[in-house]
Amino acid sequence: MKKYTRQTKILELISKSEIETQEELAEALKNMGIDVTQATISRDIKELRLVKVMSKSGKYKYATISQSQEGITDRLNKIFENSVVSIDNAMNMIIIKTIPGAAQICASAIDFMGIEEIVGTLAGDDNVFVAVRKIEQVDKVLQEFKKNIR
Amino acid sequence: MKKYTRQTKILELISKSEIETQEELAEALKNMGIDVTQATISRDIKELRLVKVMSKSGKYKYATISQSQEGITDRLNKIFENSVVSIDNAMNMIIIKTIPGAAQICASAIDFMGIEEIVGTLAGDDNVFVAVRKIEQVDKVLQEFKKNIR
DNA sequence: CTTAAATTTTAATAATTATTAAAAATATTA
DNA sequence: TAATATTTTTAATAATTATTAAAATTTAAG
Repeated sequence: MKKYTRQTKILELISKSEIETQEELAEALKNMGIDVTQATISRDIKELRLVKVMSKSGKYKYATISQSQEGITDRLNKIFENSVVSIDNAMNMIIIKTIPGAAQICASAIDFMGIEEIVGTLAGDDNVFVAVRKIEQVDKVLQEFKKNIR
Repeated sequence: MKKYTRQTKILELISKSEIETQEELAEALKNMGIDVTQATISRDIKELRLVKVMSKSGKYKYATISQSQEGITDRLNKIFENSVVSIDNAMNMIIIKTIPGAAQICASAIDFMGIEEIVGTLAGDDNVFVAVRKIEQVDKVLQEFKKNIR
């Protein structure tokens, strides 16, 4: 059982149900065939930078910091969706045309998507340049963008 | 010593220095002449919805959820700054004209400012309507906006 | 003001979480 | 592959945090 797999499951679990303690998380993982101690989970939580915070229902629960902050990803995706005019690519670059003045916004939205294959973004007034690590990865990135446009 | 005062001090303390434990917070408060037990602080943290999370320096620290999320506020303020064309007001409404298509973005940015006096925002294509609770509060809100434009 | 109700705090402790040291598992190098 | 180094995990426990029940304080009502 890979650590990475377990941590992915943890993220999945806390997004689906309200987990109050690390023991509870251990139980839930056990039901998925992943058997670890609370100590390991404590370290996972540290690494994943998860937090325990009062939920609306008045109970403690574990969450990612973005979940605890809630809505930001959706909001930024909407920003992206609302400002893109066209998307083109050449070599390892993707060029996004936006409505006037929205390039900065789009670049921020893209950064926030956390797409690994992207080296960096540069925004002018109505153009965003996206540098992709390798040419082969351009399609993958384009797909990620499409996900966020509708 | 009012509970409210203490909780304000707590927020102040955690924003200034890296507080790792509730005991540490109790100490710091003591040095400010506020003498409470860890139990009370535990409840304060619950009420304030503070979180303990790994900081960049590799230590645990207490933070507000927006501090732990960091950077988003700045980013959204920039979005706001980049898209506002003019600001007007009438009665308890504030009307913001934006560059084409940026109204939604602005409204999001405004929501994120967390200005108490605002009842709600409504965004079209290049106009944002902001409803303020009372007419007297309009100036206060305008000031808050100005803070975010430069 | 006095009494009663509600809220807040403390002291004590239960519950939870983080860490230590040793063991196990993985990865690296020759 | 064997030997060594690195990483990860567990078991045990130290450290931290949340809660309980009682006491103190504050607020509200007569």
